[in-house]
Amino acid sequence: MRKVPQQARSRVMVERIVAAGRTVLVHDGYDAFSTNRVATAAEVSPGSLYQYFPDKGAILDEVIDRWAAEVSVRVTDCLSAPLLGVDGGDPLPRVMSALVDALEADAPMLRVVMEQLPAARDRPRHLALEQRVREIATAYLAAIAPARRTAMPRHTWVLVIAIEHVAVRWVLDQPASISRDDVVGELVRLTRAYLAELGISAT
Amino acid sequence: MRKVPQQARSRVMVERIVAAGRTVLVHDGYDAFSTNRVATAAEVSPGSLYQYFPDKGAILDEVIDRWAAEVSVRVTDCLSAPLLGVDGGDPLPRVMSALVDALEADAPMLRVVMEQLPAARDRPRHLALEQRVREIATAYLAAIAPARRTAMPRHTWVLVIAIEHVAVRWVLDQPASISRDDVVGELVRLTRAYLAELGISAT
Amino acid sequence: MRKVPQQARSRVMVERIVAAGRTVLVHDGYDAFSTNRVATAAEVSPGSLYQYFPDKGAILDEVIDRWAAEVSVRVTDCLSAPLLGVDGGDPLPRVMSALVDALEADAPMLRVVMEQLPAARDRPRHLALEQRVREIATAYLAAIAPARRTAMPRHTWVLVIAIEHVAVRWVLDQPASISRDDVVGELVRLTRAYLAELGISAT
Amino acid sequence: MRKVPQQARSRVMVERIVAAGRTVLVHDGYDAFSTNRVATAAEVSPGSLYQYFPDKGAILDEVIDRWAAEVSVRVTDCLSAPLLGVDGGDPLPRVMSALVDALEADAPMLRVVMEQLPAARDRPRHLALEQRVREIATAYLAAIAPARRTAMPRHTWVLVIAIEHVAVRWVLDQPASISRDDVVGELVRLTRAYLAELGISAT
DNA sequence: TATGAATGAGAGTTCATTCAT
DNA sequence: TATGAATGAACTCTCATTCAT
Repeated sequence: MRKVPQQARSRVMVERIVAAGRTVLVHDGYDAFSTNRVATAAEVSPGSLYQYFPDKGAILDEVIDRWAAEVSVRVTDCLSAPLLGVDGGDPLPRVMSALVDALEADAPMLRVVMEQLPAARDRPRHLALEQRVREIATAYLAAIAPARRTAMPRHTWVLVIAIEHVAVRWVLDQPASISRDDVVGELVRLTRAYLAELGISAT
Repeated sequence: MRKVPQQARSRVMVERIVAAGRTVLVHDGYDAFSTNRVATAAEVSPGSLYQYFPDKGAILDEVIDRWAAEVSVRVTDCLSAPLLGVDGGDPLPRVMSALVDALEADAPMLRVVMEQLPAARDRPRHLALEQRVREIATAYLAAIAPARRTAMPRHTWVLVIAIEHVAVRWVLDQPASISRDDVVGELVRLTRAYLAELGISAT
Repeated sequence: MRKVPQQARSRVMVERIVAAGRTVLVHDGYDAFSTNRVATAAEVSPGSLYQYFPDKGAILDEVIDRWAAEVSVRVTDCLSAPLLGVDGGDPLPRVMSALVDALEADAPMLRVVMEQLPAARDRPRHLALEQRVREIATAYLAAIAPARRTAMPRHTWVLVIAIEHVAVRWVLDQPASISRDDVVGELVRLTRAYLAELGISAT
Repeated sequence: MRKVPQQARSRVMVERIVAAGRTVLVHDGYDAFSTNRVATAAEVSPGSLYQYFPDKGAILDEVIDRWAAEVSVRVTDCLSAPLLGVDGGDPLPRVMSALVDALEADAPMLRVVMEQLPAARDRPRHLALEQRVREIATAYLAAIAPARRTAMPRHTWVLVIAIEHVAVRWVLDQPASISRDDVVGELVRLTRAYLAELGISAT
């Protein structure tokens, strides 16, 4: 009984710290992500940070973990539903559009993570997300083209990386000559073309 | 650079500093790239750094500039020669193999730049290189498929990013299930498939 | 000051820093007034200085401000009381004696401020003190010689500067041929003579 | 015969350095008076400075020495001539006007010396000049008031300091309410009044 | 002699972390 | 538990001076 309020208070503190960390990260940038700044933003004393996190990196990790989890949910959702044939028609455009949506949903955070953080910080999460995406893709492809199972790991690895980076870079760079529809179309085209070369008809 | 080296020993100094900077960057990482560490590694006094560089960032820039120039030369070389039909046969596999070579030539440096540096630091150089590659690709495609000129910017943008990231990631991650030949094959396949979808026969 | 000290030990810290600053300034001189030296003298870490002061200059300012405030109080006190006729007799000798007292009270500090600090550092404080003295003098003179009010600003400006510098220089140089009584006598004489020329009888 | 050109060259170098030092001091201020800056301004290498001066302070000393010598000449000239009765009429106004002239002749340098240099740097020169002025004043007063010889040192000390500082401060502060004629008038008044109190009629 | 590259001690300052309260 | 004052190592950078050329 005594533990419940303590845990509740703890959760509140952790939430405040993480929320403040995200704010600092997005608004002030990675270089400004100092313990003092986060503590101030969280209206908490610097010492309190260390009640809940072993060091500065752990706060940053938590902030990014949560964002990555959000992105992960959005991305895998957007993949799973259409691929499972929930709706009729060609699922690929819907998948790609949803992917772009997923990345655009918190573009400022995406920008900080991709442009300011050393990529190594984000590596495990990044690889884990790619792995999950690959698994989904593999399952889908196995379903529509059971025969071509053998070389799948290699193909999904290539395809996932290609699609991912094109989508991310479009969100971040917003190239003037490429509209949202354009990039979705290109992602579809790239995927369909690659799969076709593999002897898989993606529709 | 602050001073244009006039004496022979000045050039020696600059070389020592830049070489030491590269060493520190590769062996100790971006976070350890401090002026004192670079000076120590160069067996030079901290003050000497500032004879030739206005600040720490300028040393780092020089180190990366040189590496980027090397990569740029290797990449554009590997693109230009084969595409110009210097040798017979299908140029695409040779191009992709050369691209992987270019990136592997100094993999440790590639790793530091891609994994430890905030991408923003490297952005101008990165975009410039992509731009050069796109120009070469555009020229080539315009030659073999004059009819499809209109949407080329969009297509080269997509293709260059996709190829680039797949190649870089393969060099850095060395996925167990994908051999060097595999990845070259996949790069060729991806390119050929995409171009085919555009109605361009790349052979 | 960066923080308003909230805890008792904060005030203790600030006092230690300021006291150490004063000690360093007086014993080691202005050139030796470095943050490290002050921190060492205060038996405090360098970082602690920056809890309470934005930079080195602010510590120095605080040290001098306090001394200037002390001097200011002593000087204006010594002027106000006698001039208001609290005691009988001629106030001028008492004023001048008190002025010399005020300056001698912390002669080593006076020496550092006058001889080692760039005067520009101290200018605002200096001018402010002179202004206060002039106001008191003006009030007094207006009382004893209401008719001569017009040119007073000019006359008090001259007189205050003359008296001030003669007194300061006597304290600092301690000329062998001029005793304390001598200089007090001369200050009185100079004042009385000047006022007499203006048609004001100062007794 | 070999020494002459060397000495000539040396003189040229010294002149360049000192001139550059003065320029730097006046235009960039005391804080910017660094050996590198002076060397650059003199179009001479930093190392060459040390052929002619033992250290930075010696250059500064030379710069100030020369200015002090100029001031000294102007001041003692302006005192000697009129006091010796070269012209008729009251010499005091002419003396004081000439004194203000002497100080205004290079006001920017006066400002740097008085406001930016630690007074201790200038002390010996300052005291020497005052001494010379006192000697002239003493001689003059001895001439016109032979009887009052005894206490003269004390009186000239007071008077010289008072006059000097009022004049200097007027030149530097240019108080709005006091014109040049005003300050000359006040200097005359102060002197005449003080001497009168001593029983000396200064006309 | 004159150069200017090289030096290196030391400057002011920051900030992740600790710990007494 | 929560605080926030205190820490101190490490940072970037300067500049009077030296010395090889």
